Amino acid sequence: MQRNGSGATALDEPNETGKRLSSDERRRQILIAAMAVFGTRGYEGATTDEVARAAGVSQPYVVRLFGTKENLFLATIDEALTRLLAAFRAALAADDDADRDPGITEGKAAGKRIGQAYVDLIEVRGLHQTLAHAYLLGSNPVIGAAARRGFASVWRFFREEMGLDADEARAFMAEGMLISTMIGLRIVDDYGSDPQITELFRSCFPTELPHVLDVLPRGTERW
Amino acid sequence: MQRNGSGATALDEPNETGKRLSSDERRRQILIAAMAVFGTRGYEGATTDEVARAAGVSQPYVVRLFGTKENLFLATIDEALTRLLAAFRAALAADDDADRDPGITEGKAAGKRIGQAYVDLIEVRGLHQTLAHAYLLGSNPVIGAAARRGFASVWRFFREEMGLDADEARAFMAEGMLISTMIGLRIVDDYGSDPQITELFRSCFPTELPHVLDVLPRGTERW
DNA sequence: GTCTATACTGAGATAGAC
DNA sequence: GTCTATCTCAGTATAGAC
Repeated sequence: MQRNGSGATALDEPNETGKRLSSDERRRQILIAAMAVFGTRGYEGATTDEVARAAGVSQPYVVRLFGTKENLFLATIDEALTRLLAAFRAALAADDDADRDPGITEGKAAGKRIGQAYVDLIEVRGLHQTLAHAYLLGSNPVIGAAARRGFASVWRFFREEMGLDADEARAFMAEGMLISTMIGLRIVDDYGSDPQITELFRSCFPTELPHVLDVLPRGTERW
Repeated sequence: MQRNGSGATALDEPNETGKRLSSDERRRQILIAAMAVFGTRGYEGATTDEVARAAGVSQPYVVRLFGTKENLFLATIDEALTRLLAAFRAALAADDDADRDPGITEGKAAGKRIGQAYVDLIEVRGLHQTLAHAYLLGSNPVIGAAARRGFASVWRFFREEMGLDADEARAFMAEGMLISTMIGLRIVDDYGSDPQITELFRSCFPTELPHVLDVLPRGTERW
């Protein structure tokens, strides 16, 4: 996963120069901002104004570009899923068996790479939490339907592209849901304060712990 | 888990008779209603008015009893966690080894009972989803702190009361998060429509599938 | 213990200029 | 492509009666 990918520019450098961009470029920036805001506050809790300010544009312009807040959220889910599956596919394809532990099958190694890719997506602020929020809105007629389609597409990746059986796929999804929960919970805030929490935390992020500790949003940070 | 427990009266029989109750009784009714509403819409999406109507009282009275919406949500999380841990403890204690498969250890059997208790809590409408929503609000200073405490208390149950090691506990929590996600997603709505989804669904609810299919909220139902 | 009436605010959406 | 000004409504909270 690219650690300094171009994805995060919108939040790092808000548009304070009043530069005119192509509307596609703007859309992309706004979607980055939207992932962060929706991820933190949820669909209803987030405001289009917060998204707009995070992206460095005016609130009415966000509405203008996406029509409604609901539409913006749908586009945001889509963006998150597209990135998620792209990261998974890249990790699946990256069969760098040169430096592979000889005792490990390629299947196992791919599993590790994909798990790592999932965790690395923490760096796209709000991606995991936005999806988690969407998954909880199943009773919303339009968002719920989109969320179910998205969830199913991840399942299909594990079953068809990665070739896992149903039980393995379920275990993967379960670990993923737990990781998303721990990110949304910001349990990192209590890391070190209580041996139990520390243990819980470490048990969920077995790989690359220092890196994870470094990039996880925490505390009163907005995202 | 009791299938017709006293817990669900508030929603089944709203207070249309104008009866005066003890404020404790009312609080309990309102909390039941609140789990359902918060579970469906989330903290921000839910309105105190919706909760009030579900409980059969007026909106200002809900605010009167709980002070603020935030307070109501905190009380609702607490109610949900109390019920969750009570159900777990009951399942752990119910060592009915009379009809136990002789090839299964008591540890395994307890695990099955507790897993089943978790799934059975679907019948307390919104319980799982309310907790899941709370877990996603980690960046909220007051709700986030409460959510982390609650999550940690479940972890402690698995580790200390149930005696699992960290890896087993993590696996349990992960399965739980997946189940909560599937409930919130209302993936049951697509059950039968697509073999992939059906498989995903069955793989997550291996036990008592017909019962689960029966009690899961679905579609445009409010909760 | 519980209601009705209402004040107040926040936020999505629209109009229209540049 | 983007902004400012503004309309409008929904929703929390308060006041005060019964």
